[in-house]
Amino acid sequence: MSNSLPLSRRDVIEARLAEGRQIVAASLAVEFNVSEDAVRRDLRALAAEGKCRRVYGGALPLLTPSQPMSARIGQESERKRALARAAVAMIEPGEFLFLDSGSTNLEIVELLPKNLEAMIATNSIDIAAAVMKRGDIPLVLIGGAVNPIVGGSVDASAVAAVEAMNIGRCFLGVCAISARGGISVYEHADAIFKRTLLRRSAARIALITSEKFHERAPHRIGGAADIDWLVVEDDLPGDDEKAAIEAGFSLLRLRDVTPSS
Amino acid sequence: MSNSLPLSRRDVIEARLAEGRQIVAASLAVEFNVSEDAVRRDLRALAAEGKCRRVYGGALPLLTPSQPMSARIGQESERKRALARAAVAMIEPGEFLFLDSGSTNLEIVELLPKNLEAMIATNSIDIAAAVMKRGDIPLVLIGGAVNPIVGGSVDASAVAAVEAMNIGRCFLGVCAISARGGISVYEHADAIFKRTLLRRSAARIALITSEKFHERAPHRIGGAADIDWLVVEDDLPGDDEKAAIEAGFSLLRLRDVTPSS
DNA sequence: TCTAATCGTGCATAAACATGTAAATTGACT
DNA sequence: AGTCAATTTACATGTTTATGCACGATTAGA
Repeated sequence: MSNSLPLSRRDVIEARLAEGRQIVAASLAVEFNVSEDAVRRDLRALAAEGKCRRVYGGALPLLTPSQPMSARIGQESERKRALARAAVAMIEPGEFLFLDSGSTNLEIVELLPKNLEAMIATNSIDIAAAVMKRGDIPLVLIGGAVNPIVGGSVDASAVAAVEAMNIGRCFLGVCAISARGGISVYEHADAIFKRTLLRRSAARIALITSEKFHERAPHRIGGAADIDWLVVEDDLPGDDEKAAIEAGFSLLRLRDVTPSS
Repeated sequence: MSNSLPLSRRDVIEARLAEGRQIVAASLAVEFNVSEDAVRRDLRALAAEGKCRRVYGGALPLLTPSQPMSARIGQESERKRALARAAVAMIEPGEFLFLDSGSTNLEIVELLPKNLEAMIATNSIDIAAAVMKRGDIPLVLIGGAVNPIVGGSVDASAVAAVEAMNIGRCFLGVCAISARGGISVYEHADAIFKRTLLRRSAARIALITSEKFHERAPHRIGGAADIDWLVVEDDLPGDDEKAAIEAGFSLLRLRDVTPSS
């Protein structure tokens, strides 16, 4: 948190800009433990180099983010990032994490703190690429025949690999959820994989955007007994929330996790 | 803990840089029990050699080893793409291909014809991402603990997965080659993996940019008997070419493969 | 319009910087 | 041993850089 090389700070800002993220001057000031003036000077310098565009309160990237995934472009990414922030707050140092495939889980990777003493396993190629791009977190990749819809391997060899793991905390990727049908996905093999994943994990969490509550998917993974926390957005309708709680799910609203914003 | 050979200090700094660590001048001064001036002199020298980038307060590695791929992409890519074009010309429909990790092999993916009736296996996360992005080629991913330098898995589980394959044609990633030392790489585990890969492959090809002929790497993979074709650039010096042929390698010059250009 | 946050600029301070010089160390040769 | 050249070091010099604070100007939002 506190000290690093003064100028590496500017590189960090530049890297975030390159990812397409927007910069808030005041936030960076507390994050790097310097005055806002210093941050503003960095932003001015970066803007002079054509690396960003200055706006009131911070700066914006000027061109398209490097975007490895088409999913990131969506306006949903801000909402998914908010869910991911809540997920990161639940992680404890030294844990063995599993990040299941899914665009929301992809956001988690970039929000993980810098010197996290953890190990990450995943079956998603995009998530693996993101973890490797960070470079500071040990990574275990689940191999096998790649399912193009899932974006990773969910075949028998992948299941076998997960069977051999003792996962501390897993973040499940979910396609659809309902009080009656429980958690479900589109692919048969994916469902088998996720059931195994849940069985081998001590803590099981799913980040769920509100629209997932009205999706339908054919293959059921499990119900309230198979998952420890559902992290949901603040705008989840009261009906859905009530139904989920009555079905036995443990809901965690965003505002409960991140009181300050 | 004070003194050692004076110049070993510079090697230590260089090693840390190579690991991607950042250097703080003041910290090193107390650690080595010398004045900051001495450390600064080292950093200046290393920066002059292109080993690091100087910043206020210390120095930063210029290319983080965690993303050698994304950094190498684009640079020299024209030469690598020419090699990759030759590689694509050697592929026959219906083959089971293995693309070993390496930036040159990454270029192959984008040059593959559209309706190629083939299956690709790889242990490289970047190559897997590229194949998945295409979306038209079945992909098998080799899992395991990810080696950040290699950019993929080369551990025991990866070796075991390759042992179970009958590969039709494999494109080997090579770090260094010489007539006497044969083919060699920087990582021990990588060498073991590549030896297994060669053993399980019917046709074995390596694409080699000319500068690889003057690199040195500690771990030997094999010699002329272990590889079927070395695809080399046209600008390969006559001495290197002659030495390689005398050592028994089968060389394929670019101009022999792609007469029209 | 008014208010509060943000911005730009100037200035003082402290840290880090490059440069030069002399002392200390090393290694080789007589 | 003794000497010499080359290297490396620490210290002193002046310069550059980054930072925080104070001030007034500008902006966004009510």
